[in-house]
Amino acid sequence: MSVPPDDVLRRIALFRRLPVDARTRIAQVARLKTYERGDLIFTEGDPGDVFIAIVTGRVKVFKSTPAGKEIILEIFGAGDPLGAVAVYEGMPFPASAITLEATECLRIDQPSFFKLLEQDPALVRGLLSGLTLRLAELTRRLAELTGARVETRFARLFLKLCDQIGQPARGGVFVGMPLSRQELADLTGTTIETAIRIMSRWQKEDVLHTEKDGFVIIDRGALDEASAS
Amino acid sequence: MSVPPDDVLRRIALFRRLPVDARTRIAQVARLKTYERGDLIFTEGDPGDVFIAIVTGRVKVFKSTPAGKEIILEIFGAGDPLGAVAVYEGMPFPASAITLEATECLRIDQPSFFKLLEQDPALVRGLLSGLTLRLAELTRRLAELTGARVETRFARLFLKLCDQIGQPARGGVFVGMPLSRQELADLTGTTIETAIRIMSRWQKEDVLHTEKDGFVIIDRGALDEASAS
DNA sequence: CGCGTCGTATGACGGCCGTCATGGTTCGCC
DNA sequence: GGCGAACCATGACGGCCGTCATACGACGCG
Repeated sequence: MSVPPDDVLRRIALFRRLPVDARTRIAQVARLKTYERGDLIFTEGDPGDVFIAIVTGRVKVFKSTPAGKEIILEIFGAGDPLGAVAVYEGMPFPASAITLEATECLRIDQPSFFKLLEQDPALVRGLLSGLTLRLAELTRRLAELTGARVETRFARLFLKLCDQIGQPARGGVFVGMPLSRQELADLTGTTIETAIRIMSRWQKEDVLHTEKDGFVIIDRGALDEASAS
Repeated sequence: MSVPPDDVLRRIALFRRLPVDARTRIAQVARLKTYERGDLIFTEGDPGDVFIAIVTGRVKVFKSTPAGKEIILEIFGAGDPLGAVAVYEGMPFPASAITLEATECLRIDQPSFFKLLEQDPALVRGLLSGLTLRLAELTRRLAELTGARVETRFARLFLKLCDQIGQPARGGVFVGMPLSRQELADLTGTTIETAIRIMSRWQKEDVLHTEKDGFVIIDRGALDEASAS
């Protein structure tokens, strides 16, 4: 744990637009913490008594289903807030968070966070719109997950990744997000075998190639078609 | 449309704890609107430029899947806020809302709502915790919907209803919420035929009886068992 | 090298459930 | 009563996909 300099705070989307003196107040109560790949940041049911934001790295937020499987709710990256959902009302976290790679997080304990909120209405507005966006996103995922074939869900997942972080390279569009077959399955709410089957077929049909550091989408048209049906 | 008296405002959970003068400020900008059963209150994609709360009646919030089916996100009753998700950032509504019965709603347009928020920090806190709760609920539903058998989802749905609004009567626990087979299907993300099949079987096996004004849960143990597997 | 672990891959089998088709019942309305 | 519109009900069929079993390559480790 260490005290964050101002340029680190400016990397958090929520804090970026605040005036400088507000960020210095934040710096006084925030602490940096580093995690290795695979570290648990918090677990479903933990008391939500801390606000967390990602400075560098990638974090997977997931929830266990009653049947014991796990489903990935979202994958967050640098600048995203993490504990905003629960820090209010001291609610327990509704899901767990685990790092996908070495990650640096900024942490503010609940009392300090509340004080900051009182001092800065812009922070509250930022939180509100963040929650709103996340709610809309979850709503969308809920509608997508139900009643569609697994292949359709896979196509939509990759189309979303393609549009969000894809960049032209290697004879197609490169998505620099390495995900295991298991993680793909958890993102789409299916089993690892089905995930492997679909990815193998797409590999053969030159729709999508798996590489060490991500995926290359070669035939976007095929994905568009699969996402429609 | 008419101006709401104070006792109506007190029926909205968000406003109940506010001081009287805050509610009189609200009364000056709020308007009452009545709907018949089956009226659309807003539609997915509409500009979210209004805050709505339910005074009396019941409202179904649903979203259409890409395949054209619809899935029910939640059923709201008296006291619940409706447009809170979207009124921030003027985002379009992520879902649609339709009345299940004759319903009375309170409406506040966006500029007035923002003014109220500025004047009353307690309102902002209330909104934040409301959003947080809804987010947790959606997260839970997402985990429940994926990878579980339909019968399991049905069991969990009725157990939830039973605990929330059930009351001992008619030889079991009575849930006073009439829902069509189609609506049950939309709540669990399945088709109307499967919904009918499950309900028919439970009717025969004396697990659950459908009545004109709701359901009577007779064998709760059977539901517990079905919800586990 | 031998071994265990992890991720990937492939096949067989079976059941849940989505789809289609048909028909009954209730209710409002002319 | 006649009619149409919802809603509820039931059966047949088929395919997706979850489950189980097996196998293979990569990698770390003693």
